[in-house]
Amino acid sequence: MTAPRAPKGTYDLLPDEAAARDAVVAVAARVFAAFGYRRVVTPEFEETGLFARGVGEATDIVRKEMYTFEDKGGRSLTLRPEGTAPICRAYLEHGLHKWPQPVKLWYYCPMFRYERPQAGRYREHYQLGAEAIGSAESMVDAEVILLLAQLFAELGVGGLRLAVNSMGDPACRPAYVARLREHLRGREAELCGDCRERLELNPLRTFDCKVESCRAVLDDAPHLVDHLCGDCREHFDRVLALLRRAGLEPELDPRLVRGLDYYTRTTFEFSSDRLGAQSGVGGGGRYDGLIEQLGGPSTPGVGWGAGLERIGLAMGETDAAAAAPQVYVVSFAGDEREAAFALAQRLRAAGVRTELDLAARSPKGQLKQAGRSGAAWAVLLGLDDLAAGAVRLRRLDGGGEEDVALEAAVERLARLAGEAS
RNA sequence: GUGGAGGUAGCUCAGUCGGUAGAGCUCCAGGUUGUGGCCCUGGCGGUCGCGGGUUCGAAUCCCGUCCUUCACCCCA
Repeated sequence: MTAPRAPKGTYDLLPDEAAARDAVVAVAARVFAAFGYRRVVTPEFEETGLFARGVGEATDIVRKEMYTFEDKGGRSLTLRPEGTAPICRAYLEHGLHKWPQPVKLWYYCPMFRYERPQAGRYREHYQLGAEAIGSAESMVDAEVILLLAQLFAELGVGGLRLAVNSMGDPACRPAYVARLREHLRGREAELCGDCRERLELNPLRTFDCKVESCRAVLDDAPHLVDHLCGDCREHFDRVLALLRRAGLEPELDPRLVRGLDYYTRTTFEFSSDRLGAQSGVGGGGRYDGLIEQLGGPSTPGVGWGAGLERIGLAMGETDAAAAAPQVYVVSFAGDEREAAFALAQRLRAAGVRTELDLAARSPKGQLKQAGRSGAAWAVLLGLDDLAAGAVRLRRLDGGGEEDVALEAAVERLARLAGEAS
């Protein structure tokens, strides 16, 4: 079997599926606009160092999931594995700190991660995302979360729950991490091998572990939310209050430690019970240290990403009906085919959705296609009983015919099609 | 990287105890010396994922391999 296939973890969207995708993105564009977010487009690949520095050397993404390659000039480049670092890079590169803050942006683009595919997980997947950069106000955290909630509501994404947590900031996290590490060291014998590594690299990640014995240790572990500094505590409480006031019911989840190193303070994740094991449909958080980490001035930011494939799964399949042609041009005589072709072009130029046979079908075959295409009208050329220079318009949905001069057909059909729509 | 399940026509699948491959849908044509969706008939379409082994004979049994899929890790 040498026939080429789509690479592992990638997929094609055939027209019906692409139309469904377009419909989702169109809803998103409208919701983003309502919240004052404007779309940005960044490159599909970046310098590898952007992700290594921005996302964190210790993360799975950087350690084992990046599509990294060297170009012919010897540069190390990486296909974008996540959306936030590139946008922060663009914010810095173009001096967006001079715009009114916060700068509110959204994106829709593919992400690339080398992982084993499974339900709702791909090596190339599409994300919709929002970033609000330049304000540390708790209201911004609440706004981006409410934006995502409204998007899900308008799309009909169901079975949702919202988990939130706070990761603290440089004032309180180091002390907490030390405390956690101490707790884990005390019971290291009960931890799995992975967690013993995490203990050294990043103890917070042990909260992700599902191994029974580790969970027992972590159930007794101190939680970061209980050890936040005053500023972080106040920020978190305000975010929660704003969300509740807006009608959301955020569930505190001390275990919600997302796998990207740049998060500070608020983290959140929407999950849906309509998905498989990969139940997260959208999530994000605040990243007040990221831009500084990239070499810029200290600049706060908050945002999220949401997977289009998972949104599709959680919405249920919605079949987007193709826009049927309004007119189908049929030629009954072989020497009328060019006239039919010309007529179709004139109809299209007049804004009428028009199809005609491009496969040399018999007249019967053409009518069959016309019927199946969903067109409301067929234009018949080349019938023996037609007057010279005339064509016949036939209603396909109820019957009924009228003959008109070829020259008048475009105007007549444009009018009929306009009435029908 | 690890584990489970599965690869037969473009799609969805059947194929008995090993005997040399079928159905439905789609597509095309005819039924209707030129008027459609339904219906009827016919046609197109398969190295049974690939390689090796057992056998007189393999889609079927064995081994390997690739791919798909679900799950772990982690994320969208």
